[in-house]
Amino acid sequence: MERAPTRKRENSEQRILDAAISLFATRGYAATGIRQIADKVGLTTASLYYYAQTKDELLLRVMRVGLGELLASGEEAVAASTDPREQIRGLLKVHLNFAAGNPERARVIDNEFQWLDDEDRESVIALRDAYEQLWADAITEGCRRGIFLVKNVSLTRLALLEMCNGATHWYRANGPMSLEQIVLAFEDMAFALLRTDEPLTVAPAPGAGLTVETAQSPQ
Amino acid sequence: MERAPTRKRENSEQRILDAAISLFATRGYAATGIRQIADKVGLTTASLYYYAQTKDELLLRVMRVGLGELLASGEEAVAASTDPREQIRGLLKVHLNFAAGNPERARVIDNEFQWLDDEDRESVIALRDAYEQLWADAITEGCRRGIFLVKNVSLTRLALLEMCNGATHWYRANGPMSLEQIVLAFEDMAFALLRTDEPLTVAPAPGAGLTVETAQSPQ
DNA sequence: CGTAGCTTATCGATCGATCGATCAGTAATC
DNA sequence: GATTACTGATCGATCGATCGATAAGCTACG
Repeated sequence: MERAPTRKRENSEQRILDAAISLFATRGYAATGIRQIADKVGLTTASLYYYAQTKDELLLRVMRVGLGELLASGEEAVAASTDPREQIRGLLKVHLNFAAGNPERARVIDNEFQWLDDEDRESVIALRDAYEQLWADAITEGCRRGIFLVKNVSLTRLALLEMCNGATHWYRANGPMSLEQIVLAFEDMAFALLRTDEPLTVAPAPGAGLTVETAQSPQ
Repeated sequence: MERAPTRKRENSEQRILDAAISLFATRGYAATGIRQIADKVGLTTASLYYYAQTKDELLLRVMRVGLGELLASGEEAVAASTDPREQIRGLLKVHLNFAAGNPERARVIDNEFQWLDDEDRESVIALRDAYEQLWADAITEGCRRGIFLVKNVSLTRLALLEMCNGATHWYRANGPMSLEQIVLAFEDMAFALLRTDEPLTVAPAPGAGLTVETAQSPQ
């Protein structure tokens, strides 16, 4: 009766979190069973409870760590320059590296926070809001200086973030474009979105006045 | 022993589908139990199986009907004009009306097709691909005519679609902007994305060559 | 008109499988 | 011998699905 060798077989804690990320990303939190996680790591379900007290503690840890890294990188990026253009460039790079560097984790963070209990969800959403505020501030400051010209800061921020998040769905490391090329392409698209001072092509947009911080956050 | 009045009480079939849409959208297909659907409609689980043979048949019907409507509206929109600009305007309006008009259904269609079996998923994805091809064709034709100037058609199409899909997350019917205003704002953003013939603001984008149909489809 | 016989729409009860979680026990290491 | 890392067995709850039964409406016939 061989049992798995105990003690320092490997770092079970990280392997459990990685397995959880992969399964949560492909099947969703609710549809992922603790038995699947245990099987993937090579443990029993009982052993999982040595590392985490509940299933949703696994989800919480994934989100806290991931969003913490994203927020820290974002703050570092905006601190690197006072030029809103450079800040947006930095944020784009940070976001795309985050989304494409570990798409599964990014997808879990994007889609699964509804399963956290109220208290945990609030703290996670606070992290996300703080990160999104970095974008809003950069866009707003660019507008104030006349560098960017957007009709609606919130709508533009949402469009930019949603655009980048799409990368978590279609990006493949062995795809036809390198991550560097994708970042450059997104820079072009982002700055096209932010510079609306060119002559309008069509429709002078009569009713759409300039509103700031209008659209609600998801969930 | 009162039982619910039978026959023509109301259209149970549609009420079941509506309940399924709402629950699938907020909790996800996998996490939605047939008992929840039955409770919402005011029936028993047994009665559900009078209308659908399996749980995933409900999902399939929601997707087939929804994507069928979207594709039909899209084809109608592109047929209305030969001008790529007008086609894009029409597609934007169709897509945003679809996304904002019934956000729950749009979210189900966007996110839950992984739960269909292989055969059904293929047929549903074929519908979605046909719809996305309408966008790709309009963008490509606009580029051919020199009206649009984009570096990468696929990337631009993905960015535009992802941007619009974001509306399913933050749009509220009683929000600060009317749907018409949002459509106009998205037109501005979309045409800004498509017209890259203005002088580049920063970074001449050295490595990013012009590639067509590169990025893979999701899933 | 009346009613027999079929169809439609629903029920209560229940199936085996799987869910997240618990607990007492144990081998290996310190 | 204390601590760490893990197991096998098992709990009650819930899952999707199936069963036979049945009340209510419909149709055809006498």
